[in-house]
Amino acid sequence: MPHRIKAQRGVKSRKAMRTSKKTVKAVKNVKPGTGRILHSKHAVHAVKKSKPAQNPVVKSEPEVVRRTIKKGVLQSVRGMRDILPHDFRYWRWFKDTARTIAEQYGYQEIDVPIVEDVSLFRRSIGDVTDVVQKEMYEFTDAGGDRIALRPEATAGIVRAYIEHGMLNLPQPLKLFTMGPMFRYDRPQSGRYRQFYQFNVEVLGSEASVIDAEVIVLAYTILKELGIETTVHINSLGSSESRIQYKKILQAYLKSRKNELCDDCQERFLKNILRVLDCKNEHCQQLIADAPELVDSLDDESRKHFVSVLEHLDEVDIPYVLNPRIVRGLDYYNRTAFEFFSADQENGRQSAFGGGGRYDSLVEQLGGRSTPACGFALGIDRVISAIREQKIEPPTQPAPAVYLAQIGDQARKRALQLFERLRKAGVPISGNLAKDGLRQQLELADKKGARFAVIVGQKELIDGTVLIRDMESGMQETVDFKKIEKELEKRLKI
RNA sequence: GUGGCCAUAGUUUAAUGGUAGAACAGCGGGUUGUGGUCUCGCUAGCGAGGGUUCAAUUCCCUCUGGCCACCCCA
Repeated sequence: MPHRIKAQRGVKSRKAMRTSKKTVKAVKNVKPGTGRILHSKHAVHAVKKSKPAQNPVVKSEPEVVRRTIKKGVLQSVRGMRDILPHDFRYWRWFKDTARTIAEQYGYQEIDVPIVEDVSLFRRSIGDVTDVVQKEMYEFTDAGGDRIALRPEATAGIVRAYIEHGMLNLPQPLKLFTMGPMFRYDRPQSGRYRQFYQFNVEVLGSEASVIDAEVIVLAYTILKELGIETTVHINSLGSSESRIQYKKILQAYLKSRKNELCDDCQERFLKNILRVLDCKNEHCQQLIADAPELVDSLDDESRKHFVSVLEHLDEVDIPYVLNPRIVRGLDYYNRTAFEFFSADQENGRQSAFGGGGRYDSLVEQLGGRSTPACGFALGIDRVISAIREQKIEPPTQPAPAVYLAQIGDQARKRALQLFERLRKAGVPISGNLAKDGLRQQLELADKKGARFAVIVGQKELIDGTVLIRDMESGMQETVDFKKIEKELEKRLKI
């Protein structure tokens, strides 16, 4: 209801708006010291005459800061970084591409809070995982609640699914989201404390084709960005068969426990499956003959897994059966997969992301039993691969017209003209803060403008502007009223 | 959390136990209102703290941050 809003903003009625243009245009201004509302011309006058106000003395409290200060300037918190305008083209490209393709596949965008109750993550990710035990940003808020910055997105989405009764929507529900995640880990290349993920979740279907579909989706997005990936895939089986396998593995390794590396001794107790992807050579030797997870799969899971692979074969997605893919979060079952760069599969932080099934998570968090499947892509890692491979994002065309002005009077007119041209759809840029024409033309050139519109004292008096062709240097005087038409004519060529 | 390497202008860098040059970028000029080349000028730096020394950007220690590997994961 835009009309109503307008009417409430100090304008008596729509009729008044039409009859009294000046009133509508007038910016509300308060004359210093009076509290009276003045309209434009009067206000300018009042401001000109008024005495400079005395600045209240602001005493700043000395801040207790341990962080390095360089000439009084703080640096960003460790593991956090700025994404500068110069780099934004990569981010925009990723986000646009991911969003477009996800929507084409019928996925809907959702945003969930960055903070959630700590217990949500404890119950979903798993109480004994490193992510929860060591890497979560936790704090108590002013109301005494234990809050955590989300270390991943799935838990929040599942919470929202349950909370809003989304099981009443047509199933499966196909969702995606992107945003920052937080983990307190030691920063390293490809690893930040605030990092960005693109997440996809499908809730309410057990079908193997869904597993394949999300893999295809991730693969397609990466491919569209120019990145070739290989999918490493495995099946963890049902929760029961997984527990069963853990016991088998435990029994197998028990006698050799002392030979394992220190980390694996730890893993043996905490998460024995992790021993499978230890990089230590000796551990690998020990594991080489160990019973495999695939052999412990229950019949249903095996059937499901085979079916997923068949679907992938059907669409020619390159995959590698990798029994070492076990995933770090507790909620996964059956299909688990990770995406690796096709050329350098052994790089340390080389996984772009991964995912799998989490058929019991919804129920575990208090919802009705709902099978689900999803994945996360690390946007930071995808972008660093794009840069490493020297892939250039599509460039946005530079504004074709640059607006230059000479003198104070012209500047006032230029501000108005800028808005007029913007509204008319003319791709325009300018820098009203600059004075010299020389500098402005220099900028126009740097920005790659095809035309410069020049307004000066002379043009102001004549009611004209100059249109300069930046390539040929030809200039033409055109009527102030016909600028849009003249520019449109020239830009269409 | 463990181990290793590193830290000079906004960026990339040079040299030095006696407080620092350069390139690019930025800003401003090269006659009053005309760019792309050229030319001149200006701005700007030893991450922080402590120690050794007559003197430290340079040597030592601590902190902070970055990078790399482990761990973990995205």
